[in-house]
Order: sequence, then C-alpha cells, then structure tokens
Amino acid sequence: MDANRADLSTSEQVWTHERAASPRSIPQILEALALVSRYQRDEEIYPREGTVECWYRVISGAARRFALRADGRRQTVDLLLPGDFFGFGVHATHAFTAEAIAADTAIERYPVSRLECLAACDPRAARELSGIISDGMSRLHSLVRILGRTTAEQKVGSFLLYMQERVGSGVTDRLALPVSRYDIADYLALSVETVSRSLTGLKDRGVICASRSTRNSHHRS
Amino acid sequence: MDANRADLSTSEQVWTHERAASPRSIPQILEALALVSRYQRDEEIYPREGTVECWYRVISGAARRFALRADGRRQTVDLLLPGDFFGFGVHATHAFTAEAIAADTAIERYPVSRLECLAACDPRAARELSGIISDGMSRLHSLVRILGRTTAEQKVGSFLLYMQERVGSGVTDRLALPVSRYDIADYLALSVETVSRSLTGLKDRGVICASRSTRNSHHRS
DNA sequence: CGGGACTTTGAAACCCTTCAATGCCAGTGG
DNA sequence: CCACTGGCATTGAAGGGTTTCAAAGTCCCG
Repeated sequence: MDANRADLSTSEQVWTHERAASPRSIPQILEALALVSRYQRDEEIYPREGTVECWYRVISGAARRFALRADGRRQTVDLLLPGDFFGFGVHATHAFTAEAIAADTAIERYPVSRLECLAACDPRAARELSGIISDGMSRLHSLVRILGRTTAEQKVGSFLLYMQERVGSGVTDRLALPVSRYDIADYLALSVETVSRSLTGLKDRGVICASRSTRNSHHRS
Repeated sequence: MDANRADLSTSEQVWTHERAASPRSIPQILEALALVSRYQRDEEIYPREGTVECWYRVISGAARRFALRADGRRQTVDLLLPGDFFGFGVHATHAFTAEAIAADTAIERYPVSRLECLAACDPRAARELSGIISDGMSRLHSLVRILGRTTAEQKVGSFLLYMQERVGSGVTDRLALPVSRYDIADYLALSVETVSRSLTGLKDRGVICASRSTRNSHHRS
C-alpha cells in the first residue's frame, strides 16, 4: 500500500511474467518486458532533462507530464490514464517531468534497449511501437485543439468529451473524472475558479448534471 | 513558377537524385527517395482523413497542418518551416489537413513503404526516422507550452522566441517572420487584432523593434 | 471535533474579442 | 502614369470573459 520511490533500486518492482517462452502476440511480448512500480500522489516518475532509459505505461491511477511556468504554476502537457504509454522523450531526453496524479498509481516500465531489440527483430513489434508513439502524438493533438478553444466553457466542455472518449467505460452518459479541479486547471491553462465556474455553468445550462462519489465527481453529458 | 496540384500525377515532380549508388550517410539515402512538388499559397498538400502514403518535408516556403473549428475559423496545430518533416499521421491516417502557407512552397515527398524498408534494414535509418518523429512531437510540445500562457503578449512573445530558435539564421537579434498576422493568429488561437496589438505593445515596451521588408516584417528582440 | 485539502461563489480589475474604420502596399487595368 | 482594387496591418470603442483576491462551504481523515 505504501508507494516506493521512483529510482530503479526499490523493492516493490516485480516481473509481471517470467520471460515468455513461446511466441505470442506483440502486446504479450511487450508485457513480458514490464517492470511495475507504485507511486503516491505527486511523486516523481522521472525528472525533466533525464536520459530516456525506459518507456512507461499507466496500469492504474493516473499521471501527468508537466513543466513549471515562469510564474511557478504547473502546466500539464499530457494526462496519462490507464493503458497510456509515455516517456518517449525528445532525442533520448525527457523534455518534461512526469508525476503520479492519483494515490497508489501503478506504472509499468519497459527498458528502451529491449524495445529497440524487439523493433529491430520483429517488424510487427516495430509497427506496434510506432502505434504507441502515434497515440502519444494524438494526445498532444487533442490538447492543442482543446487549448485552441476561445472560452473556458468550451475548453472544459471539450475536455469532458475528450475524457469521455478516453475513459469510455461502456457507459456513455456517465463520466468519472479521475482528476481534481486543480489538475484540470493545469491541463487547460485556466484558473481553478474558472474551471469550477465553467462546470457549474454547464450544469445550469443542462449540458451536464452532476453527482458525487468517493473522492471523485461524476458527470453526465 | 506556376505551382501544380497536390495529386500524385503532376508534371513538376523530379527525382532529386538518381538512386544513390554507394553507401552514404542516412540523410543522403533519405534524400535519394525524395520527390519534389511545388505549391501555391493555401494549396492543399494532403487532405484530412486521407491515408498516409508519404512523409513530407518543407524545402522552401512554409506550410501548416490545421483543422477547421466549429465556428469556421482555422486552427493551426503545426507550423512547418524549411527542413521540417510532417505528415506522419495517426495510425496511418492524416488527422489534419496540410496546406502551403507561402507562395511557391517546395515540398519533398518520401514514400512510406520505402521508409519502412529502410528502417527494417538499417537500424541507423530507423533511429534517424524516429528522430524525425521526435522533432514533430517537439513542435507540438512547444505549441502546447505557448498556448498555455495566459496573456496574448506572452503568447506572442513566446512565439517570437520560438520562431527565432527555429529559423535561427545565424543572426540572433533579427527575425524575419515568414508568415502573416493571420497565420500567427490561427496558430496562437488569438484574433488578428490581438496579435497586432500585442506586437505593438511589445514594441512600445522596447522588447522588440520593428523594421520592414519585402512582403515580410522583420523584428528584433 | 478540528485540520487540511478541495470546491464553490462573489466582486473588482484586467484582458480579449468583436465590430468598425483607417492606413499601407502591390498588382491591375484604364 | 495613375486610380482602383484586394489583401494585410493597425487602431479605436464597446462588450463580454477570465483572473485575482477574498471568503465561505464541503468532505475526508486523524
């Protein structure tokens, strides 16, 4: 239950599988390389400017990639949910810091060296990996489009729709936001107050209606 | 001098090199695959939702990747300058339309099939190609950071600094903007008037001082 | 029960957009 | 040659949106 630190020599890391013996699907082969760590809220996963040695994937919880602005506020450039890979870096260097958002966030780690071997040997694996990169690029595209909206209500509305299609847990009219208002504000480059006001504005106009749950808000479009 | 259409069967395409005979550096090998086309201002390079068949690179001029917003305005998500590769798509599909911005823009085209062969055969080439993808991701990161600023003057200021490090033509205190105010506005998600006002605001405060040139503005930080 | 973090609401100041009008420049046609 | 046109850039004023500062209210947990 206690999360360990982000460095590579901690205790809770486990091999999720013994090295797979028989040829399996690419995701399964990937899985066989994975090493799991757990992080607590706001704990660093990797630092900015660090060398890229692993790719990461969120198993449970959530994480962010972010930079600190000149005024000290945090700007989130990527919101990572279960299933998302991250940590590719730019020219083998992390351009942003990565942190866990939720308490008890589980992250898988994949050594880049092994991924490169895999890609060099198996073209299907190479395709899989470039698909993963594509997904990361797609998240950035979505954020750019959201940040490009003019009013805060539009930003928050787009954000909710985007989250809905990402967490998309079968039920289409109900959305459990896994992040706080502060996290949303950092992501949308708005103040927390404006996020809150936008949500109540959308509620008043009947676009969404709110319910409440343990530690998270539920919204319905 | 007249730009041809974007389809694949036009006349002005030329092989920039005969197929290279001897083993050369990776960029040179890439170059050997290139096919060049020329576009006029606002001419489409590839459509949204199209299948990715080629990668592209700006040789001269400039281009944009963009989406149309609900209100009909254009949102530029990527500004392509000479040397920039683009058109990787998401899962083999173009998520945005690409257009030339400048008159007489020259674009190189690289068939994806050949790039894949190259990557499969030569790990150095594969590394080169993933570096190219990294650059594309880096541009998106920069845009997200710029869009994350609060005031228009900050956005425009960040934009100028960003353009300076990108066009970085030796001279560090002089910057020739290769794009119009409208293009800047589409890129920064601001109105043209605000962009103009921000620039004059920065001038008044002595942050930049403006000169004038044929069809382009020059600025000094 | 109290502390602390998160959320919501209010009011004033500031910023951006919109609508409108003017100025500038290049290319065009009389 | 010069007026005209169209695109781009700049500036003004009104209106609306966002931030900031401030203060409650809510919920969880020790």
